[in-house]
Amino acid sequence: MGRVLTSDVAKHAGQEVNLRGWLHKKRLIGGINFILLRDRGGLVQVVVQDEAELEKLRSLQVGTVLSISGKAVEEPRAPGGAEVHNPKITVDVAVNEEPPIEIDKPLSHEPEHLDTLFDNRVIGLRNLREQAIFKIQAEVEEATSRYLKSQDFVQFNSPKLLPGATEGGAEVFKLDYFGKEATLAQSAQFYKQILVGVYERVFEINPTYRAEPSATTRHMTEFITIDMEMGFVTLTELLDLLSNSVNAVVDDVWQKCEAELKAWDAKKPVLSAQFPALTMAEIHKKYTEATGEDTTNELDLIPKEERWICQYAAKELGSEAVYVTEWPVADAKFYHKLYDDRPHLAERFDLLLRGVEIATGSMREHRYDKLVAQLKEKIGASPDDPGFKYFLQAFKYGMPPHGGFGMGLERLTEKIIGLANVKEATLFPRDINRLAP
RNA sequence: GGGGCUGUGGAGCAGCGGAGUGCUCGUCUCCCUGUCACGGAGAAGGUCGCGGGUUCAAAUCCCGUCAGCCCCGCCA
Repeated sequence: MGRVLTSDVAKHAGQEVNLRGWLHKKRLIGGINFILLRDRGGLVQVVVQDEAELEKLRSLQVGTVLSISGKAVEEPRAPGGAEVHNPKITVDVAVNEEPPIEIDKPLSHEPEHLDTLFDNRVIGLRNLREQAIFKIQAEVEEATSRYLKSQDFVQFNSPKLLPGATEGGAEVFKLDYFGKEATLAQSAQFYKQILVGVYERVFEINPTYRAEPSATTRHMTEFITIDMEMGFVTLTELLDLLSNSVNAVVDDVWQKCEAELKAWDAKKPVLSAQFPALTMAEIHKKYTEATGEDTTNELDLIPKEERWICQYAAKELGSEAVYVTEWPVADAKFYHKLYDDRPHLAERFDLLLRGVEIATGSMREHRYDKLVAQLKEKIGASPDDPGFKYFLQAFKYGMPPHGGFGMGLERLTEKIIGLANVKEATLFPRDINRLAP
């Protein structure tokens, strides 16, 4: 007789079933005792009345691996409406050590408890509510892939070990590479653009590394980026595609992860079909008028402004997601395309969701001569530098107008669920202070 | 990197100059036949982050140091 999952016990009511899993909780009442068994399907209650069977579990801790055979029974008094009676218990792997944290009840996500949460991540992830986060994240990733593929995008994987110089801006990790210096990729930027010259529409979902000494609720040194790039498009078309992607992902997740979202009391984001777009200047003006705090000289949005404009968009524009467009050239990267008629502004945008920047994108300068000029002017780099040489080759031999974005998978998951810190939506977070587990 | 706050048994907290570091959860033993954060009785478990100083007396006040959290800068 094969193995039955805890989630299928109800379907086998009246039959003998074999279960395998972990001891999740013991509730010893006396003559009747309840133990919860956990497997990949979830939890099921096993009723133990035979003292000899119960004795096998004496002093064994949560986490003990068990095989249990017994009779599946429909029982309205049981959690989930079914349970297992008259179990024969086999202890496969005995656990005698008391676990460092209790996993049968919700783990605290209070900021001051996150260190404990991550120190004990290996065990804490066995908590059903913690697992739910990463089931949702897996579905976000899956839904993103599915949507982009439906729009003719080709998935790729770019190298994360790169030669010294890169796009500039953020700090990079340096490492020894057989006596030479290498860096960890701070984005797939150059590779995805290069691949527009091959496939027109491409994306990857892979790790990204930033050596920023940031200590915030939004930053990590390693995170997963959904990087996409598409050719023969305008900024408007790019924004539409991103709106469509996020809508598709949210709809999909709400359809497939109902139980997991409920565990976090997640509220489905209110999103318009195409997200509203406000220019940087408009937002500064509105914020300054509304709060009296003058931000009109800022290049970027300050975090308070990001939160404020999201509330404004939710209330006035019917969308919890909002684009910020028309960025000052002073804050632009060398590969960003400037507006031809207004060269003080870049065709760049951020996507804000529920107060946090979840994606950044732009149209790219696709004309070789202009791109080389911007490279020299913006970061003083040589087109012959090994970090830029191959990137520029693509342009030398023909690149169409194109643009793309990078979206943080963990930030997207965080905001979909309604968590407060990006690390809560990261399996094993890496930040300035944490490199393990 | 700058500013603020916090470190007390395995987890979460209280005590904030004076008697024996107290509580909740967990762990162990015993009782309990429908629990579901079960309940009841008992027990074990702490150099109060670390170092120095002030004081008759320091978990408590001061200085340093280490660790963590939040905000800012930067970004996904």
